[in-house]
Amino acid sequence: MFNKETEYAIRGLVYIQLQNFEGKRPGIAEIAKQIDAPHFYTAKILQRLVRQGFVESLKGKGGGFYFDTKKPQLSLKQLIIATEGDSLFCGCGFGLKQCDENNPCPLHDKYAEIRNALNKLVSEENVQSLAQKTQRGEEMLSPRLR
Amino acid sequence: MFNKETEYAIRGLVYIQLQNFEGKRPGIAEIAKQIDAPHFYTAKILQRLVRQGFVESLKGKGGGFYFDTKKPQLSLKQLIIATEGDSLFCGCGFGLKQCDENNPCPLHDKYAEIRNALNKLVSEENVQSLAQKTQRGEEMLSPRLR
DNA sequence: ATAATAAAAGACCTTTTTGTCTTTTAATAG
DNA sequence: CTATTAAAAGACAAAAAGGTCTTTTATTAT
Ligand code: FES
Ligand code: FES
Repeated sequence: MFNKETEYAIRGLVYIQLQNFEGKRPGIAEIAKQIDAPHFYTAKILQRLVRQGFVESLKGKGGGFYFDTKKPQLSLKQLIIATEGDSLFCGCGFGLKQCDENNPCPLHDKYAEIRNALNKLVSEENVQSLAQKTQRGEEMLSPRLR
Repeated sequence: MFNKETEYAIRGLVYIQLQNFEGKRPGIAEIAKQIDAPHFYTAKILQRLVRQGFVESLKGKGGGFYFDTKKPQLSLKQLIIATEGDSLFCGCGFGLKQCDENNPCPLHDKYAEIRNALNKLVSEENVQSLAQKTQRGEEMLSPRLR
């Protein structure tokens, strides 16, 4: 569904939030290992997210990644749009250049419903809400064991 | 949502079915033009579909592509799985290697619902049903005009 | 048989995605 | 101030997706 970059970004940020809850600022090596993502690729992705202001970082001893609690929560939708664009939320499932309900493709009626549900999901969920679910122990973060 | 190959495959097959309804067997050049897809790439994709037995072809004068009406209808799901695999229908939205409802990721509950809806859509719809919708004039096939 | 037609096969290329690694910059501890 | 730590930056590369083109094979009409 989502591309690798998006997946690593979501998992990485959720892990950062989880550690922040404990008062810690994880570094790249730790994050990459815990979310089972390529070390340097994760670094590159996180750097982009820092530049975009989605998460903060600190260099040097004791440094690492953390969320600015003064900033509003980061919805999955914002994150996904930043990493892979909004075609998932606006694009035509049949591949027409524009989805236009007044000129629908033969998939439109049923597809638009699913697209809207996806839209709702990623609009409602955010990095913090996912981290909380994981923290409560109901949900799993790491794919390492599967 | 779907990759280009899948999109071209769906649009191409729907166009073929549409022409078959009129007793015609379209050729690659015509198909590619009508569905606004790259000529030679379309050829390659259709050739693969013929080899897989999803559609038939005839070489030489008067040749072209057509469906064997004795074969069962081709669901979108079969087609999608053939072109890009089944990760859309089984994969974890969070990127875990395995989606396991007994060990769910923090997205699982809501995501699995959407995935099931998508599954239902592509299981119910097939090339013939999409062609019929287009034929009834309610839905649009070509993206050329958008 | 021959010419014309149209798909099949497969080589080749470009772009995007994914991933790796080295060097530079910034922060902190001592 | 110096050494250490850790992120930032950016070059580089592998793999996958997307796309192009030429040659071969099969069919049909004449
Ligand atoms: S026109 Fe195709 S999904 Fe809306
Ligand atoms: S475990 Fe992630 S979607 Fe099921």
